[in-house]
Amino acid sequence: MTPARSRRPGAPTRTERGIPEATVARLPVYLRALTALSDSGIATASSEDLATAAGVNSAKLRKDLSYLGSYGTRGVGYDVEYLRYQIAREIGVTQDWAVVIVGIGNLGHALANYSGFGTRGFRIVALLDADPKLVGERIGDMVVRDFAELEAIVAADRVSIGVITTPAGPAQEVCDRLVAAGVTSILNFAPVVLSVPAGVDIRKVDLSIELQILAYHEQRKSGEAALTEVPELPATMNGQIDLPSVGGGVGA
Amino acid sequence: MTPARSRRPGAPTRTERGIPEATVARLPVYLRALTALSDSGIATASSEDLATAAGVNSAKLRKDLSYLGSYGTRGVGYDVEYLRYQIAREIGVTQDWAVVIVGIGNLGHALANYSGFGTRGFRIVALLDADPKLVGERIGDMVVRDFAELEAIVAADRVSIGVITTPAGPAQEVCDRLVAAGVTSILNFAPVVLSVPAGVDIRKVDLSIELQILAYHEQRKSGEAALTEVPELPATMNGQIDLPSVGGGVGA
DNA sequence: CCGATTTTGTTCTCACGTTCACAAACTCCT
DNA sequence: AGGAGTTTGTGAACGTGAGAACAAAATCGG
Repeated sequence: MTPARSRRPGAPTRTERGIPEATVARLPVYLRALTALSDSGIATASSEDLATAAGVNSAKLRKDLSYLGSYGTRGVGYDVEYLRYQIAREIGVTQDWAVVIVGIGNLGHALANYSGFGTRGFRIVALLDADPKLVGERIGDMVVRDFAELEAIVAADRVSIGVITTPAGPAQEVCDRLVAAGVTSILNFAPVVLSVPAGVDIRKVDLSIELQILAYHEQRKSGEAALTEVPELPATMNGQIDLPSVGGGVGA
Repeated sequence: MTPARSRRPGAPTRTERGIPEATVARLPVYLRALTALSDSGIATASSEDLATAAGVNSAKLRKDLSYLGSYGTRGVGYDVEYLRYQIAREIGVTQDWAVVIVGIGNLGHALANYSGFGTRGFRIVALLDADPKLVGERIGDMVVRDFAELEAIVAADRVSIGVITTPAGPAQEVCDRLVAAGVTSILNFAPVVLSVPAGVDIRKVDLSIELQILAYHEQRKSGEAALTEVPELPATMNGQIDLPSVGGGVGA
């Protein structure tokens, strides 16, 4: 995900005590599963139990956990509370991370109201928007503040994570301001590819991309019989393409 | 050595005309990049141009496109409109997919208002909620309807995609109802692992997991100097693990 | 028509991720 | 105590994905 980080040809892919990226992405899932088990009063769970709760295969889960260390007891399983704490510590949610949300439209609103903000570990310290009509509005127990205050807020509250919920247009500029202010992790909901300097992590959440991926598979399901398509248009058509009015060619 | 120049019929790793999943996930990004170029009045683009716009490496982009066919002209590049249409057709967004959104809380509201709903290709046909207080509410040009109407709506509008924006609790039940009604693709925003029968596709969007992944990397950045942590607790403590007061209640 | 130039499409190689399968380690029962 | 039964942790095999490099195909200038 982070394109930068110039990697030497011979350098180890897995950094010093580094956990594979695929595993990192699953740790939060395990954490949630453990919390659920804990809430159900279950004190011990086998890798099979945990894997089922997390929706993965048990061998994968064991291998993932083995990167953290050797918690767990052979012949018995994992102590739920103990493992939960270890994973939480490894992820870093035993401490609180300050978060700002920029762009208080529909989605920003929704995230601001998202009580609990996932699990603990994150604290929204400011809601920012450049629109004067929004500034001052109360959302839950917070007030929307002017985007111009960004730098002061980031410095004062040691903000390291920024969430971008603006439209596509201003997203890159917002991103640049966040980075300049000292934010080093960004969660981007705007439908654009943001570019950031090395050392800044970006993750992207994109509704329309998810839907399109579903559409692709959906199309293959329904279109399994009718594979007559692929009209094999002349690949070289002098540049002039006359695009059959999107939706014409394929009969449903 | 020319061992496998021709494809053996015995080892078709990739299904007939199947596109690798990683490539499928990038096609929507390319589609968006092409649309942006098109809107800028650019008629032709090289793989390098496109790759930059999409935020990937050009070799990867060319390989991805090669799975679709041989659009593009050597020495010239790709015709933007033509390629855009081909990708749109491959993804399946040249036709419209009917979508229902279940759970009209903060997030459901936001998605319902998300004008344009990504790119074209998707049509929200209903907003559903089980809460009588919400049923009847107008959102944009739509009205929230009772979840009980699900089956009728799915049948009437040939709905194949369902979006779940309920809390975690009712999500699995909503999911089961969707599947039973005939929905075969689900986009899940609820923080649970849903289980579905084979043939149904699920994609998950999870804010708190994304934040936790960022937190992990953030922790590694700041903790690079202070690596004094990791107390290296005795991994083997006679099976009796006495967990440093994280949550206590083991009995119950 | 021919050679220089550009850019695609594809092959090759390496790294990463997943799954299997099994030895090691622990509990329980006799 | 010892053997049977469980379950973890991990080595090895396999499959997928990424990137470098290059041959093939097109344009352009003379």
